[in-house]
Amino acid sequence: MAFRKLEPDPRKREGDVLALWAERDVFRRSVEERRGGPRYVFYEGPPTANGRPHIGHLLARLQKDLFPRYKTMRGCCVPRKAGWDCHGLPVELEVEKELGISTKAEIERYGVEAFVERCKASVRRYIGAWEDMIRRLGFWIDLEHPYVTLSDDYIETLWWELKEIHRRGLLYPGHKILPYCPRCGTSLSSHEVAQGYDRVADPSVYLRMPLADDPGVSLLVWTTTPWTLPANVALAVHPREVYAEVALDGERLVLARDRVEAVLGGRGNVLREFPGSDLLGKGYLPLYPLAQGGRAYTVVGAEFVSMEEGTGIVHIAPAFGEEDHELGKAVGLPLLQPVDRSGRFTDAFPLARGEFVKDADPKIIADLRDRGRLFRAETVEHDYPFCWRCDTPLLYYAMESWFIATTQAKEEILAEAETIAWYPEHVGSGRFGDFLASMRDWALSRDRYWGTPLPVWTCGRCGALEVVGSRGELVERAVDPDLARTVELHRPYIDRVELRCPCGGTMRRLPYVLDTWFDSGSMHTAQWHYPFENVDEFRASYPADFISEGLDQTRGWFYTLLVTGVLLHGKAPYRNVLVTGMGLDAQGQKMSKSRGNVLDPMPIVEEHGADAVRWYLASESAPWNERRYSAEGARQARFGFLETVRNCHDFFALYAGIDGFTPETPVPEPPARPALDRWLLSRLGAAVGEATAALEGYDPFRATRAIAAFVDDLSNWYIRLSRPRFWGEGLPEDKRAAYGTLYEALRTLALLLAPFTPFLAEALWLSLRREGDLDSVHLAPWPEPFPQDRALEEQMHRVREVASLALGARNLAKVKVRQPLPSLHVLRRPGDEAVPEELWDLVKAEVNVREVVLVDDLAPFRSPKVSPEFRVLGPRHGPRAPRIGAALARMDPAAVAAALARDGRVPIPGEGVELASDEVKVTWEPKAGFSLVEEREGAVALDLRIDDELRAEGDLRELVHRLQLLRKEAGFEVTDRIALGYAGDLGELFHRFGDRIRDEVLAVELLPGSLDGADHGAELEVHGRSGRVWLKRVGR
RNA sequence: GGGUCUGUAGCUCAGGUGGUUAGAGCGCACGCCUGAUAAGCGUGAGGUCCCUGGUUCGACUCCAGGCAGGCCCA
Repeated sequence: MAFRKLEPDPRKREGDVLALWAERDVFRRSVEERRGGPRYVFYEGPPTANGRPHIGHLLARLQKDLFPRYKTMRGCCVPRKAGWDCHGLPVELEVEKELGISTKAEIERYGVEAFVERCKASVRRYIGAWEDMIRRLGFWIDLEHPYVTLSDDYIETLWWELKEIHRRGLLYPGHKILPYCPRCGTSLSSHEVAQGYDRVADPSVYLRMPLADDPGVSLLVWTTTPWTLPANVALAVHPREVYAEVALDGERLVLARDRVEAVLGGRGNVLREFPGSDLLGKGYLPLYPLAQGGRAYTVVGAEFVSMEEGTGIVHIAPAFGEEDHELGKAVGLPLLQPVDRSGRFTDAFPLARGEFVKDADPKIIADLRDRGRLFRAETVEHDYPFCWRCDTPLLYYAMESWFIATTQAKEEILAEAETIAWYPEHVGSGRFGDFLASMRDWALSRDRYWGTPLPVWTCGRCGALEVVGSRGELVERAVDPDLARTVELHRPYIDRVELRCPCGGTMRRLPYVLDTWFDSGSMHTAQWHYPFENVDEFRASYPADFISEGLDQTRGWFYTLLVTGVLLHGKAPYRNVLVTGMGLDAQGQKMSKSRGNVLDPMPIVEEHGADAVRWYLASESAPWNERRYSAEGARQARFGFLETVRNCHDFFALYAGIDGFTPETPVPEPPARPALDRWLLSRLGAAVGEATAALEGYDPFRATRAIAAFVDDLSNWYIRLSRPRFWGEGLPEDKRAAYGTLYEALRTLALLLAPFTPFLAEALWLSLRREGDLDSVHLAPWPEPFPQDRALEEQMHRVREVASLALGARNLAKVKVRQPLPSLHVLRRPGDEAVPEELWDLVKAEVNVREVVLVDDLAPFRSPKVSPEFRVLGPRHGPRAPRIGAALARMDPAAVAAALARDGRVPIPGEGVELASDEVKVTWEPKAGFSLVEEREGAVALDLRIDDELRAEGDLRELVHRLQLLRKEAGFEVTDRIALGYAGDLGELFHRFGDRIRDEVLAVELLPGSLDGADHGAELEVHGRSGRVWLKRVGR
């Protein structure tokens, strides 16, 4: 097994790994080979198959891959069943767009059967796109055996669930005010409405409602939905609040006392005040007298009337508001419905017949103005719900719908919700908790075509209801059992199945389909076709240990999963939820298909590789933070991190290949290795420990930080300083220690990276694995944490800082590192004595000095300069300041500085004053021949005095450097042996340092004069000596 | 209007039980190094830590109020 350099092109490298995974069946084995281990249950939140994946989907998808991979390496068995959410309005909408139609009438005309078939085709197409993305990014999930919500088996389980819920008395038909999309022609559930609020400008109008028995007095009413005014049948006041009659510009207006200031802005005179109850029962002149009799057009009392907005007098339209509807039922108001199912006014309201209600607002306002009923009209900005899929403004409508009585199980659901661990925690306690607290019954039915059919049949004769819980029951009760046995459980096919009623009548199915969130929310059970099949599988996989989706699923899947889980199985269906932040575009706008600002990840993956995208997503920020996406992030992950890892490996592979090092080569035990090696192992131990702890706490970002810090240490310190250890011949003990350390570091790094960048990790593993190791890193066990040597890490930290200061000192003095210098003086710090000589030796090599000396005083290397601080001196000493300054300048600066340091002041001879430290500015300058750096991190003085010997050494290094460059220019391998010819003044250096030059540049011959058949040659100039050299490859 | 999260360098983001001079990466400038080489290192410039008020010896951090953005609710 030879180490070999990794494929540098990420696309090719990852392609090879994908092929290898397929060939060796690695994913399946990673599950099957863990069958004996503890089960770690993961649930896939099914993507809706109505659009292509975008980069915002990747963040949650990454978590859903990363944690199962990690847990697998920890020894758990983690089956991962893929799933696809196939039903619902989103899919219908896609097909409508394809067909260029937009109403239910058009669908009926096109034919429901053909329409449904197109829905299936659309779903298949998008599933294909998702599968491609999932495979390419190395997201391991069983795509061969997914749960598919459109399958008859899946539907059958949903029917069983509904029957169970019905048996508990929690499924019921109701007539309620529901948010309704006039374009889609169906009501929506509260979690669907929650998806679609948007800020809009709506009219805000105040209207006069003259009293029937005293038309000189008008009740003042406020609304933001003028289109609901034709359906007005009453006004509501709060019986216990105080109302006021106000005279204004010759008219008399009634409104709540607390609203007078806000509405009239201080104009008008309050004539009298009275309780709201005084108004009850009074009649008023309707705006549009469409209703007759009863208590129409009178004032009623209601507790919900608010003193926070409006006028304290509320317009009541029972057809269009939930509270209005309840109130109407309670006090017996007529229900006016002048709007049809498509959101257009009917003949009942001729003024705007056939117009979409929201479009009719201006016409209604104009009409009321003409008739003197309009008091004021303005515009307000507020949030209004829109259909989450087609962006049509929702209307609140009195509708028939089927409900699940979730509120009946509220206590149980809340109690179970307490058992769930949320990451980050606040989502569970705040957002999710709030939503549960305001729970409403689940409006389950939809008036649509493509979905799970509601399994409820009714008898045309006696009106009996039957909830069917399985295909078996269907066959048993069907008029045509053969049809029932084979029929597809979708509309329109299922609608052809009629049942026999005990009364002798025929039962037909109610034409509803289910809220698609019921489909996905039931996957815990329906993915197994439980209870008809796979009973053991179901039991072993409920509840899930881990789910992860975007924050927007709080009211979506997280909610419906919980509700169905608790109702059916009495237990929360998941234990840990990792919530990912929403994806924003580079401008900070939410990425969404409708805004057209989605970023397609695939071109980025093609350019930089899946690992780069994965590492970018994982290492940028905590997963729950929202984030702005850009291709630049993936580029940085690639060149800033992945390429460094590859480089480290390739460095190792290059030299291990040259020396014939293998994993079986004996290496010294770690305690017997140099401090540099022991330091790296300690740092490795830290990385393993931190990454493990972070992943156990569902914080992958922290894990990436620990790993990235380790890679930085590995590349920029360990390998950089260790390079000379690899250059000599053979395999002496120190070299074997270096190989052993570097090998262990890279091998462990491959394991740590496996969940994050599975392709690069695999490529590393394949190069590095030992005889007998598993044939994939993803089958290998996660590294065990091991102890650190914290003292050594601190000492290394100290010497790295010293080296950095010393390089800074070189920089200041403009002396190249190649030029050796005699000494580096380091201002001693506590603990420096304990730093082993070995570490100071690293500093010597890094800084290229002959010795490192600890000193207690910088005095030998610097001298003070003192100058008067006139800004302080002036105000204190007035006209004497210049003379004091001059006197100070004549004094010995060292003495002044010493006095100030000792006493905090210094007497000025002849002036009779003492100057305080703030009156004298002391600056330090290095003495001649030294370069000085003082920072918070420490202080060093670099001795710059170069003697002839050092100078010559510098020249040698310069020459060697040039020769190495020439070797490279000539295209030689690092192991090639060469012959060297030289001419000119340079010859002196060759004569003086012949042996060392031979060793450094692998020259077997050094010959004065030109070289026959040379591969390369050049003019060189080193420190005033010029000449020419020739290089020729003679062997390897 | 309410809840919640976020606001720190040009960009993407860390951070701190309240304590000298607030960090990283990228980008920029200058320099270095190069037997890992389409790499690597150092130095520098760049910050009212969103604003206001409070608590405190001391606030970027805690508290209150506000502003801006995201998500959610009404």
